[in-house]
Amino acid sequence: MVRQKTQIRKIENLAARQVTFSKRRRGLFKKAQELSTLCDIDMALIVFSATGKLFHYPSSSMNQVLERHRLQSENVGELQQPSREMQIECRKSAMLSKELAEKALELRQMKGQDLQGLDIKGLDKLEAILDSGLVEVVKTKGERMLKEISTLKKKEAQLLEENAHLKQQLAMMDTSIGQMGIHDQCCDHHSLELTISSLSSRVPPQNYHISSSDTCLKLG
Amino acid sequence: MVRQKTQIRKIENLAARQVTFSKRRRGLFKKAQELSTLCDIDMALIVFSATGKLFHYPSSSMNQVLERHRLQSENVGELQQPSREMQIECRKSAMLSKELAEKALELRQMKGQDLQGLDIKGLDKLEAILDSGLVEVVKTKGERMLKEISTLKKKEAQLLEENAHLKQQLAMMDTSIGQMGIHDQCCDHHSLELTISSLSSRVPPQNYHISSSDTCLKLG
DNA sequence: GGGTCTATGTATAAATA
DNA sequence: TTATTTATACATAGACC
Repeated sequence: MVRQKTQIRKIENLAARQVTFSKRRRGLFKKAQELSTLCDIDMALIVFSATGKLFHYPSSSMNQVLERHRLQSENVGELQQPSREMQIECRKSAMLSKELAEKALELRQMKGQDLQGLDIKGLDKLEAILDSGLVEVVKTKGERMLKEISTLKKKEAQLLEENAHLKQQLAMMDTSIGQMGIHDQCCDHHSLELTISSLSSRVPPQNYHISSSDTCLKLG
Repeated sequence: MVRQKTQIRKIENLAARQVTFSKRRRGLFKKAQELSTLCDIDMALIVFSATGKLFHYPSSSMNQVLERHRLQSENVGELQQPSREMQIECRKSAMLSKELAEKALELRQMKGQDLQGLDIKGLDKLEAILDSGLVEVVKTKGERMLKEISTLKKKEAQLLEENAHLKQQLAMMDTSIGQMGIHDQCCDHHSLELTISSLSSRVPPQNYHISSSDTCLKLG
């Protein structure tokens, strides 16, 4: 029953803390209200309970007061409410920038630039990495080229076969036309392409695969 | 002198109002502080004086509390735009992420990984870059090593000279002691170090530079 | 504006419901 | 949680510096 002099430090007892919060919060809001009325001033009071509940007292509109505070802070130079997301985003950006800078330096060093920052040990390590990278790249390139060569050879064989086939067809055509007594200039087949194109409409089953011959033979 | 029960209405007397504002403001901030401490809660108190002066009490960071209030308001229904800065920051992050991913891939490829995405031309280009990088690194390493070797040789010469000097001093000491008729066991100098350390207290001027011999000969 | 003093009004800790 | 009670700590009006 005897009231003690209140120590201003966190009340450890949860129940007591909640009771005190409830009482003092009311008191505080009352005081705020009184100050606002008595002295005719704008103010904002925002309180969060431990359970996350929000209490606020706005003398005028809360937003107006907050906006006014924001502007004032800006003028004073303090950065304005950067918002948690903003801070997170900024930190993220900073981290990414740092990583990017590191990777960029690593890349430049692998390309033989900016080596002044490395000691002999570092250079040796870099050399080893480049060596193994180079080995891997050369190996992969070799495999890729072998594969390409084999593919191209297959295509060549296929085309040769196709070609032979077409020539055979041509010869047969020639014979038939000869038997029909027609000796036209267009059938002198001084040009293979011309002959093929003029035949294509008449012998569709045989012109398959011709379009696949556009594969180009590029070798670095 | 007799205190009246305070009427909660605007104090018309300017001076009295200002005095009351000053006093009650302090009281309010004190109460806010106490509540915050006692109940371990976040709060914000913002007060503008009639002259436009800003006072605020943030239990944690003011910005944090305001942000929390903003979020809470948002949840209630007022959604606010994500702010231009936020959008800019997000775009920045996205760009950085993209760049980082590109650089990381380039790096992995230079290390001989993730090569499946490259065609023969790309592999060839990569090989050229690795080649020139390697050349540069090896060159730089060679230069660095030559320099190191020359430095070390210089140091070696210096140390040899120093050594010779010390041996000479020793011999002289030996002679002097011999002439003084002292033939102590400690003067058999079966250990150079022992002899030097036992002499150092007697002949301080000659022990300079001994500590410089801790230079180690590390080569990558 | 700020500090001090004093009398007195007010807030609130603790107990209780 | 909130309300009431009571004793007491605290805040502050008014006066003065």
